[in-house]
Amino acid sequence: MPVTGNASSGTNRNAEKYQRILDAAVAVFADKGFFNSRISDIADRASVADGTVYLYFKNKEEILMTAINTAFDAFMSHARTEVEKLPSPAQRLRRLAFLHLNALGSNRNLAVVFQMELRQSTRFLSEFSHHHMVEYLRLVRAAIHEGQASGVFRRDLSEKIAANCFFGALDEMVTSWVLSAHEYRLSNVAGSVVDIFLNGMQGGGNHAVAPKAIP
Amino acid sequence: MPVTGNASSGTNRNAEKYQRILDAAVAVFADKGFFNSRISDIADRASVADGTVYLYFKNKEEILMTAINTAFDAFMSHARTEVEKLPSPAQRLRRLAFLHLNALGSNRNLAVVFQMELRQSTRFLSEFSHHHMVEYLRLVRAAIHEGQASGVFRRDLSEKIAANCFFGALDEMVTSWVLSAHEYRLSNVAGSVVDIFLNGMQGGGNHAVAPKAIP
DNA sequence: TACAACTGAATGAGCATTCATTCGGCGGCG
DNA sequence: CGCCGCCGAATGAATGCTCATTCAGTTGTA
Repeated sequence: MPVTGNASSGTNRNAEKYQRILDAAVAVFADKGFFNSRISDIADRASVADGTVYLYFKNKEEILMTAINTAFDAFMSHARTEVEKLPSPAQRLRRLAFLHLNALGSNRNLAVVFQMELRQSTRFLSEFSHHHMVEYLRLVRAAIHEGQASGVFRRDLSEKIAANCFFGALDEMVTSWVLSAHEYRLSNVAGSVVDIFLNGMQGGGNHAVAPKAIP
Repeated sequence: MPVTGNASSGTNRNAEKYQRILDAAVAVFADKGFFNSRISDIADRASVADGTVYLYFKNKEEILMTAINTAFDAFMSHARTEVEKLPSPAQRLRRLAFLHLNALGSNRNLAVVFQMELRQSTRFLSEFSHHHMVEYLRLVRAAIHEGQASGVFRRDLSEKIAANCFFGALDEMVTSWVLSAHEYRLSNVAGSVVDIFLNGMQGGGNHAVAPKAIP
């Protein structure tokens, strides 16, 4: 019900134009930040008149919300499908990490909006957090829980804390990538992140190159 | 010297008032977000006239910057001193994690500003990132590097990625704490985070609460 | 002609910043 | 010692600008 996107009014206008405005908005927000973006910037970029924007969206904030929600929903339903296919908790986490980094790594503008704009106010973030982040974390936590239940993951660590670490590590990889001038494929680091999460920097001995502690 | 804080002009006015304005600003920013905060909100909260704010700070942005830089500088110099005292990389990371969570966990308003407002625009963040985050990460990376050199940490993982994971995990703990209604001592989770970072969820056989690196 | 989609100039609210004015304390002078 | 006049901090109303949003009018199509 909230934020489906299309403005209240009657007839369902041009879907292509709708998308064009949304994409333009994401690009502009990514470039200048939500509060420094003018509606006219978005309209210009979408090659549309200022007023037209209001035929498709109730207001500026709704544009941001729609962009975020749409992208997130797409990600979540994809992630859920993919994760279900996999049998082991470790594999599931590995896939989630890849999907997470791949989704954002494929669209820098969107990544900027997620990493920066989404967090510009406690209100936005806690709202988002409430509706969406929680869903994502549920997926992570489920995998962790399962792993703990079946004994492949340690049980002496809080599932919640572990899930936050997992998410936080990935999230930071995205931020770092967004801020980095250097071009690299974000999803390539997924493996390392999961590796650290599962095996730790001290390596626990079950690793090829991992050196044993000093005798 | 960027952002020392005190407005350009001559005499160094009332230090107590300066601090009062800064604290008020942090509180207001935390509450409403930078862009939604009016100077008059800050002035009101500091029990000062609107114009007075401009006797101490050049503009709104400078207030934010000063607050952030001051807090960060204090943290960094403290962290450096503390870390130097410790001999092992693992201990150093442990201490850093504690200091990080303790610093923000002791001042919710400041934490909100760091977790939210600081990231509201690529510009702010990349500026900050350049001057400060890098310094902090250098400390983390130094410890990791050292650990890898001495063989207690795996060498098959990128120092940079590992440092980002470490930071990201802590950062997410802070965000989660900020958004959480529940009251808990943030610094209490430092141990678990470091534990996961060092030993991983699969544990590598070392399940003690405080794992010793060297037998 | 009728109707929907679109346009973009006009409106007006919100707010950072300025600055003419007030006020309190201090040093010099009678 | 007490009074005067100055200085600069503090004030807060006024200014001016920046947009988000609206809406009267235009365009195009059935």
